Amino acid sequence: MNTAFKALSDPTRRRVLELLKQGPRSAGELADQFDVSKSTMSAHFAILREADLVMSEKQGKSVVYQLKMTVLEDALLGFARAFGWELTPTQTSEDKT
Amino acid sequence: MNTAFKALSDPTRRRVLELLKQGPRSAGELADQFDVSKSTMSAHFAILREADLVMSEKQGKSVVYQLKMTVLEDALLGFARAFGWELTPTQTSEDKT
DNA sequence: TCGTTATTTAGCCAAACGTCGAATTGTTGT
DNA sequence: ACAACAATTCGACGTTTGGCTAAATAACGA
Repeated sequence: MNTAFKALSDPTRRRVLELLKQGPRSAGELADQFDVSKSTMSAHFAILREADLVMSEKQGKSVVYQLKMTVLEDALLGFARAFGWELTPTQTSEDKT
Repeated sequence: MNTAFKALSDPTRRRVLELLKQGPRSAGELADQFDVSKSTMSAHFAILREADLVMSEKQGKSVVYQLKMTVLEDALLGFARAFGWELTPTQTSEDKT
């Protein structure tokens, strides 16, 4: 859970997760949305992977990333509950994993 | 909001906030709960202050810290909403500020 | 005014972070 | 086999972080 919070402490990585919320994206597609080098982005991906917040799958020449919603939820929830909050879903088209 | 996430990325600081959830505490009282020097703790407090997650008030020789619940809530909520979650209070003795 | 207590500031260090360009690995099409 | 493309790995760099000790500041009580 600490790795998750560390991962969330960077705005770039938070935005990556938000993009991934819409659905799976390749490393390149994601990187195109940011103003840093691909290798920098690759490092960010590694941190997100290490925190188990995303899954990666090689598809042809690309690597496709996918958000692990439940892991993100658990991390947030674990903290929120310590402060007397619950995390309830607002009606939205639900995503997988 | 980024300062808030940065502040939350350290486990010591998260635990400080949890302690503060129970009510106001002096710098010394808080520091006693941790295995690091008082000056190190003072640095953590400064980061929490900078992120506006806590208020500090000099009371005699002590400095009393208090959690700014609404600020914490807003930071968390802002992020959670991007993922289709709402932050709802579970029944608990409510705290101030 | 002194000495004690409480906290912060200053100065330092090692480790971690975010970034880059260059080199490397893996996959596809010719 | 080779060239083109996608992504990661590999140093290198400057900055930030978390930790320390020692010194400075602030408030009290005797």
